[in-house]
Order: sequence, then C-alpha cells, then structure tokens
Amino acid sequence: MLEPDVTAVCRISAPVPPLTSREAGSLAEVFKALGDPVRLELISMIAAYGEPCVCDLTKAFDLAAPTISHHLKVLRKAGLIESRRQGTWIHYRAVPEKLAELSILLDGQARTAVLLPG
Amino acid sequence: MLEPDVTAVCRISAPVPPLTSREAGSLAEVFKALGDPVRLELISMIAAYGEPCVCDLTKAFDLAAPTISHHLKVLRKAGLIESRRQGTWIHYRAVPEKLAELSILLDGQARTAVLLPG
DNA sequence: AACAGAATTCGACGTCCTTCTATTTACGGT
DNA sequence: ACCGTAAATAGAAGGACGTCGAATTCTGTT
Repeated sequence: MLEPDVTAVCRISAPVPPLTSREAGSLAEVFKALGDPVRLELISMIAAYGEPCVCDLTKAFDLAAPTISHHLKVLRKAGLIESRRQGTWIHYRAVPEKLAELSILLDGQARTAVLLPG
Repeated sequence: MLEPDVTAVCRISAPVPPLTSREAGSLAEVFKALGDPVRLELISMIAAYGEPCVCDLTKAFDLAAPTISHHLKVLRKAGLIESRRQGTWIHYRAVPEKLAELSILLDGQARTAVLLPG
C-alpha cells in the first residue's frame, strides 16, 4: 500500500524588490501563456491526468486539432510543459518546477505587499 | 523597535482536479492581466513601494500617462490592485489575497503534476 | 469663479493573437 | 512499399490588444 506523499514547504515573510524590466519581460511571456482559457484548462488537465496524449486533449475541446497544437506549443515555449513521443502518439507532461517558480514569485509579491503599506 | 514579522505557511501535497472551463475563463483574465511586461513591473513596484501615486508610477516608465492609466485599469479589473484617492493624487496598492490565491493555485498544480505522472 | 495639475476616458492606428482549412511530416500496420 | 492515423506547420481572416494625442473630469488654489 502506498503512503500518502506528504511534502511540506514553509516560508517566512521577507520583502521582495520590484522586478527589473528584463525580469518582467521574460516573466510576462509565461503569464501570457497562462492568460488564455483553453491553455489554462489544457495545463490543468495535463497536470491532473499525468501524461495525456494530444488526441486525449483534443477530444476534450470543441476546437480543431491545429488549434490545440498551437496552444500546446505556446505552453511548451513558455517552459510550462514538455513533450515525449511514444510511437504514433505524443504525450505532454507539466513541468512542476516552472509552476512552483511562479507560485513562489507570486507568494513573495503577496507577502511584500502585506508587509509594507500598513 | 519592530520585531520582524515572521509569518509561516505550510502545505501538504494533495492532487488537484482539472479546472472547469468556467474557472479557466475567469482565471485567464487574471493571468492575462499579468501577461504584459509593463503591468508586471507596475504591480511589483506597487507591492514593493506600498502605496505609490500614479504620478510616481508614470515617471518610472517611458510611456504616456494614458497608457499607464490603461494598464492600471486592467490590473484593477482583475482584482490585483485597488485605488484610493488622497486629494489630487490617486494611490494604488496591491491586493495580497489575490496574489496569494494565484500562488496557491499554481502550487496545487505543481504538486499535482509531481504526484501523478511517475 | 477661474485656473493649474493629476488622472481617466475617448477615438484611432498598427500589431499581435486565436482560430480555421489545407498541407506537410512522421510513425505503424498491412 | 503503401496507406491510414497522429500531430505539427503554413497561410489567412477576424477580432483583441497596446499605444498614443486630444478631450474630459475632478481637486485644490489663487
């Protein structure tokens, strides 16, 4: 039987400096990739299902196959997902490190905002 | 003298279901708001400076005042910032709860992705 | 009451983005 | 070797977005 994977992460508050325009530029690419309903649903399905193939994902939407392919490409270029070929099918999986990186960044901004203004 | 504000948050892993298309729709609005370099720099400045006025923010960019005003409006409609009038000036502040909400969501997706695919 | 400054709204222009159809590439089975 | 399927690429049409100048609203001051 499997024990539940109990992973815990704890952080303490610390103010974060504002982003440089260079940082903002590359970060915006990632958030822009998440800024579409189809892509958000895609990445959440990929994260939840593990490693679905494109055909599974395409079936879940009322969109043409090239459209899904385009959205997957955007997510992949943003570093949010990776692809693996298995025979005829191509399977996609999420990149947890990238998602965690964004989570930590937003967490830092939230804590900084709560710390300073009073 | 001020004691440092030591706030700690701990979470354990738990798989998260995929987003519904309704959830994805409203979430995409928020991520779309973050998906622009100017807006990202704006919100990070607001979070870092506490409660700057629009004039301070405008001075930090090489953009016309209406452009900054437009970006602030997008961030405000997404629930990421709020405004407060103080005499002639209007001050903006970040909404930490909204930023934390996004952080937790991405964290859940990251943990779900790391849990399932093997 | 009139004015000056801060900020938003309005209207327009150029660009990027989403979506599609048609075509192309790549793998497996017959 | 050929055909069928999976997926990506190319190209095009339509709408959305970022940016600006001009005009508007609101506040405090003279």
